[in-house]
Amino acid sequence: MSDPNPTSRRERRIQARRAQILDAAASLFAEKGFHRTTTKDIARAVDLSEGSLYNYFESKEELLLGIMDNLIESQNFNTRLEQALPENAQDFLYAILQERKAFFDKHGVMMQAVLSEILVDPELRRRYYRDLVLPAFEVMESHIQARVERGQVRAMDPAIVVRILSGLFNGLFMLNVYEDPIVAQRWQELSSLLTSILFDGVKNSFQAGQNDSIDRS
Amino acid sequence: MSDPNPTSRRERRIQARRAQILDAAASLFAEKGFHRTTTKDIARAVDLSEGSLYNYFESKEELLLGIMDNLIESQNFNTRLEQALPENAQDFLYAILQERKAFFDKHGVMMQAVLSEILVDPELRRRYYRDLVLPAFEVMESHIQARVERGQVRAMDPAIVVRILSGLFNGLFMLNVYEDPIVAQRWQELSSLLTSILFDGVKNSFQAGQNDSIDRS
Amino acid sequence: MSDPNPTSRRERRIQARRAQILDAAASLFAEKGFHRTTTKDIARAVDLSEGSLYNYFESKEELLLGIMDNLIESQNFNTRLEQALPENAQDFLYAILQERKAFFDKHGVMMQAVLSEILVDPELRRRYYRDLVLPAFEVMESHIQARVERGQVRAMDPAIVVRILSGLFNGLFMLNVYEDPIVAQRWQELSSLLTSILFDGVKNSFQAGQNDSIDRS
Amino acid sequence: MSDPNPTSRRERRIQARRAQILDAAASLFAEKGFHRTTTKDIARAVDLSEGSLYNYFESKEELLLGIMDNLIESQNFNTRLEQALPENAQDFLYAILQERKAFFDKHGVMMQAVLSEILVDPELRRRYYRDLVLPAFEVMESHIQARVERGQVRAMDPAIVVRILSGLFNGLFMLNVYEDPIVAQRWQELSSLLTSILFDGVKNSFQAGQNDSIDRS
DNA sequence: AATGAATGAGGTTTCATTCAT
DNA sequence: TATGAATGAAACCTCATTCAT
Repeated sequence: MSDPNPTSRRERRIQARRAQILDAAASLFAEKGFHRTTTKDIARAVDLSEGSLYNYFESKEELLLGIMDNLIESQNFNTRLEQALPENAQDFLYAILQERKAFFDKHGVMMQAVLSEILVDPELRRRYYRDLVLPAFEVMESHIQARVERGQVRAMDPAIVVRILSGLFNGLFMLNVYEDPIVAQRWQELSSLLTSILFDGVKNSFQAGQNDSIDRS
Repeated sequence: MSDPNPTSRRERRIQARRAQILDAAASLFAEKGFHRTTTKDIARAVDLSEGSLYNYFESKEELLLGIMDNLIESQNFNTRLEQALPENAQDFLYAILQERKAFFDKHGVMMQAVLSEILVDPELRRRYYRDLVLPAFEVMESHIQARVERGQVRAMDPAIVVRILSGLFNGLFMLNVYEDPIVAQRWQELSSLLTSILFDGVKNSFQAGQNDSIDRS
Repeated sequence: MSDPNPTSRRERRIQARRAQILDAAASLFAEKGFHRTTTKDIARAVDLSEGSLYNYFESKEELLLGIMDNLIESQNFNTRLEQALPENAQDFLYAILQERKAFFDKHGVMMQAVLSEILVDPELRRRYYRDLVLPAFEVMESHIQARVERGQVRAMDPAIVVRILSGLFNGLFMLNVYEDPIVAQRWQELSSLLTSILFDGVKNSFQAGQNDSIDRS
Repeated sequence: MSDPNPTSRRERRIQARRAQILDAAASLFAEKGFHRTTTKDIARAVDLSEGSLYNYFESKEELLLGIMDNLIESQNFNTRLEQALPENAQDFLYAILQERKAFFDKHGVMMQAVLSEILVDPELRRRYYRDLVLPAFEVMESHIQARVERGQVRAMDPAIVVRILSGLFNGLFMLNVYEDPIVAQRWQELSSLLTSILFDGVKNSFQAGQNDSIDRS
């Protein structure tokens, strides 16, 4: 009775510990950076001995990879969620922006921890790009392509649009990290204006005489 | 006699060495990260002994600060240059995008080195935000404000527009770091499309029935 | 009823496990050395958990002692066997050499494991010398003494002869460990020549004029 | 004046330190074994900080290799010396045995340190066999071959004789390590008897009736 | 200014052993 | 008896920094 399925229970306990360790590590990495965080710090944070950490992870490096895997999974999860967003393109973008902000708030710590190393570790970067960035691009591209085909937005190269949007999200995340007050406190306004700009442009419709632009077509 | 202004000559030689060390350090930091780069690495790269480095910098940390100062200066320099860009708003944006790409290519190494630490060092981050990000925002804001006032673009909160643009630039830099082929090879197309989107929007002008959007104004 | 002699059966099972563990440990120690072999390695080799090992041995060190005890016992066993060897002295030596090679092949792994530590652990070394080397010397000495008395070999200090023979056996074991091809593949030739040299010497009987040797008698 | 050849003086100081460290390491390795000797032990023995050791050696492992190299060099040196030994074969052997004992007394510590690991480290073993054992065999073989050709000893396969002699030396070293009193205190007697046995055999010349030996020729 | 050996604090990792289950 | 997670001591090694030359 006290032991209905011991293996799976044990397995579950182990997975829980792993998750707990990864969370603690991500927080510390985000706070102080991967290199300034010692295995002792992590051990203390999860109330384990340093040696015991190595029953769960083979190396400190693997903690970072584990965090990255979590990030990839969270991202995939969110991608699936997005299927349920509004059909109307403008509403969709607005919703995505809300979702992004929520994602930052929930997983920003992991992103900080990982991005910091991504910037200076070519191997890790390739992996991140291949396993997280590119897959997201593909989903986004076909989504945009579909909207183009349905005439919801004008004809544009989806590959490029995706880079623009992804760039936006990434960059806004950085501002979020800086704790820029506008990004932190006026996200909804920002979302509205951004949505409006992307759909309608910034052109002042009441003014003529913008025709002196150099033709780059 | 052979030495009309010894102090200044000596001073100049020292400054040149400092610059050389900072460049080497930035490259190494970008390649392997601040923490994985040893003072020995840096010494070797500039053909100095480890000990001699400390005649030019008080600590390794100070190298990072020095790189950041260089970055701030480069950015101020570029900001001044931008005064000379086209009056036409659309052309201006396009030109800025070209300039950004050039900036990445020239100073990307320093940005990588610094951003990586920015992400995980609150003190450094505050400093970066205060000395580089915010000043740039202010210049941009007044610029945008001016364009709004002249009716070149429609009325928008310049503070928010600035975040959007800055986000874009930052995010595109990240994609540049990932060596995303589209960002790397089709920057001009990207610039054109982005300019066009920001000015005219993505709305498909030939289609009606996009009016079912939720009103968020 | 189904258990006529429970203690002894259990006892036997335990002894079997102990033996199995010692064998596995000896193999691993010989392969990688005592210190490079972990208790986990041993546990895996005998399909037990690390903790369970300690139901059979109090410490890793004790495994080494156990192996040494096995070695001592094997050696005693072989010493007893040797009683049955040919009476003819030359044949006896030849037979001993064959037996030695067989011993190396069977127990070489244990010898390697133990000798490696013997060389650098004074305590262990004393024990090995006292419990294995010296007893063997004593048996050999009286054996040689007997042959001398029976006039089968010329008068020599048996104590010294024993060192010479023992040295030979030990040293040939080392060459065996090195996998020297001659020792590995031409043992019988080696035995024959060695027997012949020890009995008849290397002196070239057909040549005179070797009498200029310094007299050391 | 105080600096006639700085580089070479520095170089010499470094080499002296390296040698000093190797000596200390060899002693400790022989006393307690490679693995039980810590880098801290070695540092203490040479009055250096642990970190400074690594200015002279890249790893602890390299210390062992360094000791082995010293051993190889000493052996080569001794091999060259042996050219000067007596022409008379019996005297030659006797002299070699004296030299061997001196070698044990001088380099025994290094041999213990190295042999212990040799026994349980296949890679190291191969290297030792290739760089020290085999070269010595070759010199010995041609030496013996020459004596055979000059008729100083009877016709024998030099390769096998070399194994026998080398085995003897190796094995006597082991007994030396055991501090066997006979080997330690009566080496000259042992040398004499051994020389006599090898040249004249142990056969009791005054006795007939040893012809019942099995023929193995 | 330049050197580079010396330092020592501290980092990651290993591993024999224990003990609650 | 069997298990294997937990431990903690200690090992090897790195590296920013100092300082005598």
